[in-house]
Amino acid sequence: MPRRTESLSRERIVDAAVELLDAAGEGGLTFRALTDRLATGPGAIYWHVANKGELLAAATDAVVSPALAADPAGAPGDRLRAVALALFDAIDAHPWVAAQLASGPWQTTDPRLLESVGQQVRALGVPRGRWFTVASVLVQYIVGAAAQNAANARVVGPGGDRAAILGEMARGWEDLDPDAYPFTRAVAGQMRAHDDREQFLAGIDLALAGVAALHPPRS
Amino acid sequence: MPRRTESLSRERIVDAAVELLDAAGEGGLTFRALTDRLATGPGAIYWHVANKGELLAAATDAVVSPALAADPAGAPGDRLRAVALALFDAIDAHPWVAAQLASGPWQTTDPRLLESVGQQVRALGVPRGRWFTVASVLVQYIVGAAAQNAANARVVGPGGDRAAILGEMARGWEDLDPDAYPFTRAVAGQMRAHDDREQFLAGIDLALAGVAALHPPRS
DNA sequence: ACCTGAACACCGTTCAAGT
DNA sequence: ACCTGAACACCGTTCAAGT
Repeated sequence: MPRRTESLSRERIVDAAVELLDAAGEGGLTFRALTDRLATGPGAIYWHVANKGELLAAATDAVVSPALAADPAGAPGDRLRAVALALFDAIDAHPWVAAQLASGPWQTTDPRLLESVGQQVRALGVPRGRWFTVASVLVQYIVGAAAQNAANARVVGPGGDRAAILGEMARGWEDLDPDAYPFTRAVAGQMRAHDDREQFLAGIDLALAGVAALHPPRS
Repeated sequence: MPRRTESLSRERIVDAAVELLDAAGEGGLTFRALTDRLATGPGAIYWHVANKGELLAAATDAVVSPALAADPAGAPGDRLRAVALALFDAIDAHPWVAAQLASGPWQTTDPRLLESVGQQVRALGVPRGRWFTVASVLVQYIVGAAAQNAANARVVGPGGDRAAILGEMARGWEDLDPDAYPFTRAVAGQMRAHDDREQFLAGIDLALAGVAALHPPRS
């Protein structure tokens, strides 16, 4: 059935890798699965790709690049939110990307995310001497929060009942020792009802409020 | 030489796992390496531990728990900084922990970090209805930023010349296309001189400023 | 230049057998 | 109850050989 029509290429290999990762997660990317799907031997793949690490990096880039390509318009704050949400949604659709982004250094891919975020930081009136720090903090929050959200989504699973699992977790929190975990118990109900995307945006808003407070725009 | 004196136990296995991970990173934890060091067979280890995933989780917990055990005194902001720094330093000393924390959901271990952070959020005067959101955002930043920092540290490596590698990366940024990467180029010098720990703290301060701005404490 | 496929070293895990 | 160690299925990677 999987008869080869086009000749092999790095692009076809990377596309197949993304499909395997989407279908079965990190563990789904295997040279055997890849050779099956592409109807070749492992040597053919190694001709186009140095090793599995490079293939994973290329697959990550194939998902992240389009998400960062769009350059939204609007006020700096809104553009920052749009960039962040684009990455959030890309990771949500391809949860395996999270581990790559979070545990490879974000400089690895290339500095596109830093550039996008940084341009908004500049537009927000942050003083020049603080550009790198503020932009880095925002990038780290965006990548880190999106990654941890993907991890939660993986627990629920593709066909899982989100409400049921949140409820189960909330019940676990409510059963904790009241002396050791008063806050967690008090907050279990809010966690049951929370929305991942909204909370991610709340984090961006919190950071933006911090930027405005520390660096009030002179008007 | 590695003669067994004590009998095997889950604790001894977890300790050995932490040592292997510290010595050689994620790839260093192997059942063969473990059996060598403990002078047993794999079956003995499986008697005490369900599988490799559980062992990794237990090793992570063994590192994270002590870091969260100390309950620092002081003003809410200072206590929050202390909790965050304790986790940062633990991850810095055991970089493999980062991948575990960032890509396993933080609820997995248990809600100790949320509890610590949350108690400070409450003390800061955040209104009750926003407790979960604000505390979650802070936890996600702390874990995410610490994890990405560990990834950077892994690039430098244990004996690596940090200044040299930062300089190399900065030079790469300075060579980027001026039209596509104006911000990144402008910021290369700041990145060359930056301090990971300081920048992490700057992120906490930014978040705290955001909390204060969105939820001004009534005095 | 590009591909084939057998082979290698290594991995997590199982399990009948011992004590 | 706790441990042994051979065995199994699977993995990433290599490489002589083909076209």
